[in-house]
Amino acid sequence: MSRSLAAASASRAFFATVVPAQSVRKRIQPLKVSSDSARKYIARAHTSRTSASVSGRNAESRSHFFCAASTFPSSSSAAIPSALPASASPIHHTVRSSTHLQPWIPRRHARSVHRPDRLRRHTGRTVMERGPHRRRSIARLLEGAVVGEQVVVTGWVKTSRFSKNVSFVHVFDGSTDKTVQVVLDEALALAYKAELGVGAAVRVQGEWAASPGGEQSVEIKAHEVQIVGASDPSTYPLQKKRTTLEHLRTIAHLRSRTNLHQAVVRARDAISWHIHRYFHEHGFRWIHTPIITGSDAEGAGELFEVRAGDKPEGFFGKRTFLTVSGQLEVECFAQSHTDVYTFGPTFRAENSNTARHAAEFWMIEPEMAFADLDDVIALAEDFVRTVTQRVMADLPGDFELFDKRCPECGAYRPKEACKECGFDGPGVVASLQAALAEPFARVTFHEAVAILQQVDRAWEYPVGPHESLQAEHERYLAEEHFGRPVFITNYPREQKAFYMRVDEGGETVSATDLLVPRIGEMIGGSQREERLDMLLEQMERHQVEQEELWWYLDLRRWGSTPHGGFGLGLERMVLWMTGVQNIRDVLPFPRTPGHAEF
RNA sequence: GGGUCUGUAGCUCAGUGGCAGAGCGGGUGGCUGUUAACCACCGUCAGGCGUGGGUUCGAGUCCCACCUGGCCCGCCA
Repeated sequence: MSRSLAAASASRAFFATVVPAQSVRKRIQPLKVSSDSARKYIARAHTSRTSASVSGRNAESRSHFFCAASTFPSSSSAAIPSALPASASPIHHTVRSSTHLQPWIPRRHARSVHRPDRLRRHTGRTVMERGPHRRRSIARLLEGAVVGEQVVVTGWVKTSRFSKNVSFVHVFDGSTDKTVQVVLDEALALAYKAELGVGAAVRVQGEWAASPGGEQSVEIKAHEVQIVGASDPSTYPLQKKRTTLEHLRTIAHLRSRTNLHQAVVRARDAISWHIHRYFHEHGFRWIHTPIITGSDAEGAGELFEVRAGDKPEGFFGKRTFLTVSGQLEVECFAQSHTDVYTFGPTFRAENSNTARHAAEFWMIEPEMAFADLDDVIALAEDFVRTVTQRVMADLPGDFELFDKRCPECGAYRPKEACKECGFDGPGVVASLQAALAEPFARVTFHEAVAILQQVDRAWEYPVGPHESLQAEHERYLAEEHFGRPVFITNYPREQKAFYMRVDEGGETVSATDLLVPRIGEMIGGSQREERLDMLLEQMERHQVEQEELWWYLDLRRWGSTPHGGFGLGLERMVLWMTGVQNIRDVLPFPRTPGHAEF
């Protein structure tokens, strides 16, 4: 045990947390109080039908204790004071308001943030029990805990096995794909067996120890167990065994506790974080474009209307909608800050019923001034490549899980061929590595059409210079012909949006779609039309109202530059990287036609 | 929006016009440094087969309508 921990036990301070049962969100921060006061808090919380817990360290036995009123039998309030150790005497009496509880971390110790024990030794401040330093996550324990050290782990029971002499409980906390194995002796197992079912929230204190088991190298020999939140396995909707993703969608509030969703949530977070990191490393500013927009003229799809009150002109004095894209707005900032991007929620009211569409999704839209289509394509490729590699490097355990799933049907397939669908191609990790092994392909729309016309295959939809590429064509190009991501460029003018720059000759526009295997279109981008006269002509052709977009036209009046960017659907990148088939499984609470539960 | 498949126990599913089933999960006991453990026992731990009509002596099964969910396509990111 470190010296700082020993010093803490000498102070004999106690920490009482009073949590009003009616409103868990308005949690009162831990108060550092004397043992007498702690008793009072516990007793008062108990009689007022709230819950409270007291934790601290017994000065003589040096053992942790932790008790909560909510876990006591409601009939025996007498049990509460006796749960505190007799040796607890008032030494320290500090009560702070919740606004002062943010630990002050000196700059020179910033690197120690992930080692709260060390931080406390340097600063002498009791930051360990507060906020993010109140305990170490399982990820941190696996990184830095020393065998023999006393540790605390909090989390939820994934599985438990009991026998006469020794019992095992696996606890997860979401910080890593790993669980930590808690070993219980006979007495602890006997005391808690009934309550340590799947799903229970627990707090375990014990010794970090080497594990003789084959599947893990370390474990916790429990000294104390606290059932923080009980869970009845006979009614708990999640089971120890597999359930289908379709069923889990009906319990989206609980599915983030399952293996796959735990991993997907971490992957989604890592992708988002690395997207921000990538752009900031390259000098892009994050622009918060509006969610509520007054323009319904962008032509990017059906809109959700925003209303408040019953005034005929509405809250804003005009009709307003949820944004379908921040692109037009972020273009303004490209013309002032050069390299910018948006990253936020986006809404489309289309009646799309596919595995790749949602009514609410997150979109990333970089925009560069003084840039042409080649710049956009170079950015898109470097961006996808960098983010993908970094995310895979960050989450090796999670990608091991993704790789075990069949890319075709999602069944787990430890061996080569999938038992469900017979697929025996590479897993998602190998296919991602293959996709990144070479530079992405690049062809013009007309070259792509020529490729498709030369294939001896009966297409369901016609192929031609004036037909649009359908999903079957896009999949063929990315999966079979090129076998890696491919940029299609210079689409026919009439197929693309009004703001895309018209090419020489006037037949095509400087647009590009990035098609990736299994997903299809992941990115859509273009060089924008910077010439006022041509933009006006385009709006005329596409029947876009000029009056609504007067400000967008203004950008072309003063200091217009060649510029461009792309839009990336975050969820499509998550699907691509994780191998999950359905967008409804990578959004925390997916919104699709007919579904806004939770 | 179009097409298609589907709906039986908490979950995953089987069920040939004739008595509603299995595995998993759950419970109980045992055993084991276990690994989605293992062994034994429990159906009074569970459903009347999505809902509503119809055919039939008899419908989970056949027909019709509606609802639900999945998948494919379109729209796109």
